[in-house]
Amino acid sequence: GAGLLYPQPPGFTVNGMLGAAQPALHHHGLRDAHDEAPGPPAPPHHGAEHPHGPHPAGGGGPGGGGAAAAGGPHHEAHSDEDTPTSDDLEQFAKQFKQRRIKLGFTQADVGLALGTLYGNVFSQTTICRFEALQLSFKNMCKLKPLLNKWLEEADSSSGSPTSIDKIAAQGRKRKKRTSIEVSVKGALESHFLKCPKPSAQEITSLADSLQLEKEVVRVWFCNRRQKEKRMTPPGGTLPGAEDVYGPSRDTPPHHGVQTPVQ
DNA sequence: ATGCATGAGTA
DNA sequence: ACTCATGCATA
Repeated sequence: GAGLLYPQPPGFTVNGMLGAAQPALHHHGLRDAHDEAPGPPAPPHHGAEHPHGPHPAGGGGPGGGGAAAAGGPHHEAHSDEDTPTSDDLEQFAKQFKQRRIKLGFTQADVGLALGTLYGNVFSQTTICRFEALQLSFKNMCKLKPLLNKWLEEADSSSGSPTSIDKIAAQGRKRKKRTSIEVSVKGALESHFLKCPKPSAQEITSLADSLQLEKEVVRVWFCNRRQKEKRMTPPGGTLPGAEDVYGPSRDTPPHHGVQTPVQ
């Protein structure tokens, strides 16, 4: 193979803080905008501890954490210090997206801005998933304060210079995305329902019958499991079909189902 | 917006 | 090898 580095974006366009196009939207203080009530009627928080050790942030989840509800008559939807509830996350994500669009920023812009604010760059994908609550509870909690900070910045900052910083490309070539046929996907899903965690040999066997690479099948299962752990599961959790993972695993951190899409 | 993929951390 | 956070490439 020719030393082919992987495709670098021909030119990432940074449409954002270019011309200071601020609609001058000043909402100093806090707003009382609660114009809508989401479909999910208070998801049941069930405490769940992971068997493989104490988790500092997301381990407890809203159920175990639920620290917010165990206090007084205080409202806790504005603090980024303690662990937010899944409802807080949902509302924040909604408001975040609303404001972001209002200010005229794209998801990619935000990801880039986070890099200038904290040194951690995020992609459009991650911002998108955050807004759609397609990340794990723990991940959402980690990103919330960052995005919250960005909101403040976007609000106060009128013409602050933004320096884009790009990480150097690695010398590793990325594998081309495999396109799995629809019928094959159905077969994989079918197997997933029976055995979400197949053994190496099972994967090999399955890969052989589906005429796919073993690695592709292995990764497919990994990604499938991750999907189930998101705040917004693909199809909805069926009663009794939760602790299919692990031999003596407690109830996984399922934080209730969400509204499908905006 | 989403699917397949990579890599760090962990058991 | 798995989980978990994250993203390139693509639909």
